[in-house]
Amino acid sequence: MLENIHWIIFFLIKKKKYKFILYKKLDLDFYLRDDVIQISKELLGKFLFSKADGIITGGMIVETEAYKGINDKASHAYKNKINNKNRVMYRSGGISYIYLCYGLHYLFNIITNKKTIPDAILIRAIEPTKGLKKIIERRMISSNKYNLTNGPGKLSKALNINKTNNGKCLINSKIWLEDRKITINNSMINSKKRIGIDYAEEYTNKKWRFYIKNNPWVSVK
DNA sequence: CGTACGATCTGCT
DNA sequence: GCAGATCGTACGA
Repeated sequence: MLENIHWIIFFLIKKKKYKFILYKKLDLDFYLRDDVIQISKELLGKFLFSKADGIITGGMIVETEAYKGINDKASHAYKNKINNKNRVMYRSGGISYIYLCYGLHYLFNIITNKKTIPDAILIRAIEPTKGLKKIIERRMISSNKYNLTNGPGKLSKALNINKTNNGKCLINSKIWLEDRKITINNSMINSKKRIGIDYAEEYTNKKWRFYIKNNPWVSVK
């Protein structure tokens, strides 16, 4: 077990007792599977981190959206379209896909499935747990803490995610995911239509947006 | 080359 | 509830 370099060991001192906790970085097998809907649900409760400016920021994923293959009219890869922007979608799973939206916001996606199959998962909201001070500084707001990372553009700004991270491996780069043994079962998940894709015809109403019920950090209830 | 528009967010009415 | 911000890409003349 210890030969697995993805195990990170933390000791916490609390009430004069040592707690021993294992955090496991998500490995390639997690991302390479052929079911982007299932993976989108499993990402709820996982942790997303980025290291920028020498500081780690991140938190628990509470909302995701699945974009499935070449038939999904909401996907950038619809009709097998390929261009400089969406090219990384066709690469092997376990990498980031980050693009500029509305000329202003970087949106962070996780590519899944095998090479040539463009499945992607948009991370729409996290509950921040790490680097909160830095997150507040980057977001420049102090009013409502629930506005810090409750939207795909907001969380990218909070975690300093931008196009320099596009196409990077999620195993050994400056953005990664961890399993911290929080279980989100199906009864705790809401499935709703995706946001901002009213042009997608019969795919508009697919319930491919997933979020943790009653979590205040979700972007749209 | 010009124009349209988007997987969004913010501030103002 | 709505307009404005802002820029890379697509598409048509």
